[in-house]
Amino acid sequence: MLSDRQKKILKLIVESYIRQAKPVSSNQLCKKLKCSSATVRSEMASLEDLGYLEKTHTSSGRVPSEEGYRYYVDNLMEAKKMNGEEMLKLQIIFHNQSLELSDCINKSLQVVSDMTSYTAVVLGKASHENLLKEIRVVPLDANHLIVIVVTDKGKVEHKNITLDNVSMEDIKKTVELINNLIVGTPIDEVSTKLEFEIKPIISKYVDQHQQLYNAIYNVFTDITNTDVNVVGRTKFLEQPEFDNVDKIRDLFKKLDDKEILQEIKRDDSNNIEVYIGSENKLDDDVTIIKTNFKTDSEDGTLAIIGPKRMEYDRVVSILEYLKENIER
Amino acid sequence: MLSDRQKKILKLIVESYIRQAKPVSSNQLCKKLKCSSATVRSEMASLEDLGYLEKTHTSSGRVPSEEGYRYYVDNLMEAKKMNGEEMLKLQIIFHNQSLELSDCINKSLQVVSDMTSYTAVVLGKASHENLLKEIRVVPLDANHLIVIVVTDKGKVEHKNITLDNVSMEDIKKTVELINNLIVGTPIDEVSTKLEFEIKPIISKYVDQHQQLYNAIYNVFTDITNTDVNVVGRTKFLEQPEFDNVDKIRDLFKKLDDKEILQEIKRDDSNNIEVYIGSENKLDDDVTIIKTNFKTDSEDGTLAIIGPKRMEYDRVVSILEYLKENIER
DNA sequence: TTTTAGCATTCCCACTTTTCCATTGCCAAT
DNA sequence: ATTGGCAATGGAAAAGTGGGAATGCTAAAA
Repeated sequence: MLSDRQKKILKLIVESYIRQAKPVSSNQLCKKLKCSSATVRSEMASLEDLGYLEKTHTSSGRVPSEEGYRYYVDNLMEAKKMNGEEMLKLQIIFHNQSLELSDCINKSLQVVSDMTSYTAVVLGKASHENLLKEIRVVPLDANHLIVIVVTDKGKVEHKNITLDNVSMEDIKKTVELINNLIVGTPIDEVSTKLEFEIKPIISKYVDQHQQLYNAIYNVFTDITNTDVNVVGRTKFLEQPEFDNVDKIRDLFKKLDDKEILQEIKRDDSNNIEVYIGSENKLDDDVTIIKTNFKTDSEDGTLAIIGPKRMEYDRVVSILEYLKENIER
Repeated sequence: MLSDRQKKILKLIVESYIRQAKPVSSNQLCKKLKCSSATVRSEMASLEDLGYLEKTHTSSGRVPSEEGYRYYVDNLMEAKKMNGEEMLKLQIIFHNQSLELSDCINKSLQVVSDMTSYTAVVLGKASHENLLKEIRVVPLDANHLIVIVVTDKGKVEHKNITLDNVSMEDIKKTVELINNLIVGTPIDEVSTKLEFEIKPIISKYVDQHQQLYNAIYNVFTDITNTDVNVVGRTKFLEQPEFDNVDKIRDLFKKLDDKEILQEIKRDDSNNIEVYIGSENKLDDDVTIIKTNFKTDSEDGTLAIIGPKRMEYDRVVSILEYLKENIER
């Protein structure tokens, strides 16, 4: 159990380090604590013993440890209200009634990434959680059509395809075939199902089956896994802790890897969750703050990724605000 | 006018530097030139006087200057055939008949970026060069529809929108109105035209005009400027000349700026063009190799961006191959 | 018992110095 | 025209230097 003064010191150190990215000395603190630097030093020493602080070398100031950040987030951090200007920017996006939810989300993430200087991520439902509800085809002209794929969760994807001399008749039959046989299949299994259930029989019903089959097959392979969006990767280049190219390369590789990003979803609590450093699987040098959202048309996960030295209070309130707006 | 031996030396230096990224010494060369290092040195000195070579410091080996690269590209470089494996990878993409051209291009660029370790870019026709040909609407259910925008160049874009209690009747009327009044307008001017020609009169024809108008307006603002695709930005992180974060940040900012990228189009020759260092407007430390392509459905520009120390011969042949495949 | 002042100690950081060596330019000989 | 020989150059890495900001400890004060 920490004394009030220890809590105060820990809080000051975390917040100062977040702002300045420099180890915090006893001198800086004693001014704000009406006591001498020696007193602060001995308190800092005990906080270090408890594992909340670290030194970068024997005679350096203190830096929060992972446990220090954790304690700060769990016990010391105060809610920070968003400023009006920022709220306004987001309101404009969400009040635009005619935007699809997913467009709102993407746009607002861009704004959030810019205003925080951190990287923002949306993860949709993984494709195995979306079941095929229906496909539809809209002919454009003799050779072009649009295939529309609708899932049970209300997700809609479309894709242009080009065909060569295929009759409308054949197209209709193919669509019917698919709508009869593979509706209800998880999107990521559609390819397999096409392969084993449609391919063998399609030639009986459809003349230009080869071409049509391939076209449909491509539509689905392209649609699978479209549900990760990472905004503002390059914000990391502005953080002093990512000042070396190897680290950056490493991190960018992970941010491009959809498998790894999926891991952020993890538990499906309804709260804002904070994963500091080694608490997340992405990278020991980053913190991920995330929340799930759920609407009747779509659910998914929002996350902000930044250095461990992240403005926790601010990001948490922004994320709360986003979640709220999305959910209605 | 360079002597044969000078040409040979320049070629060797350029090629060695491209591979090793290290200044080239007279010793390395004399082995391959059946002459002494002293002879090579005096030749190198004259090549430096002519502006084709540079030293990084008084007693360093030589590095090609921009003029050196230019001379190499114009006079010394030999065509380098692509290897079979690489060609195969691209063939698979282009032989997939049912893929839209634009999908083929994007996929092949991804492959090219991976196999070269450079950044690849496609630039489509700027939106002011595409004229609106038609819009179409596909209802999905009571509240959702898809708006399809077709341009005279055959480009098709679609977008989901959400409406609230709007009658099919109203939707039809709106679409009709637009198809009557603003077909033929350059895409990027549609917003303005909507504002001044549709907005004032729409209320006469359509009941739920506010909502519908906004929805359509949003479709067009989103569709404008979708025609730049940059693949493999992070490849620069693997190049030794981009080993410092400031440079990277600078470059990435430019690669995210669609205005700046548009500059790559510049002349509309039908050849492969090479812009070395200061010859391009993007960044003095990169080379851009580009070509335009033209098909009946679409035209645009392909570019590969890498360090000046780029494998010119390889990239040129890859681009040639890509252009060929796209154009049929 | 807690707080504080005083002080030696530590080690980082920025800077300079030193050493090493690959490479050059020049010159005289071939 | 080419070559071998050699001093000169300047960078890169290793080693050394001084200053300063921080620490921990101790003994005295509160």
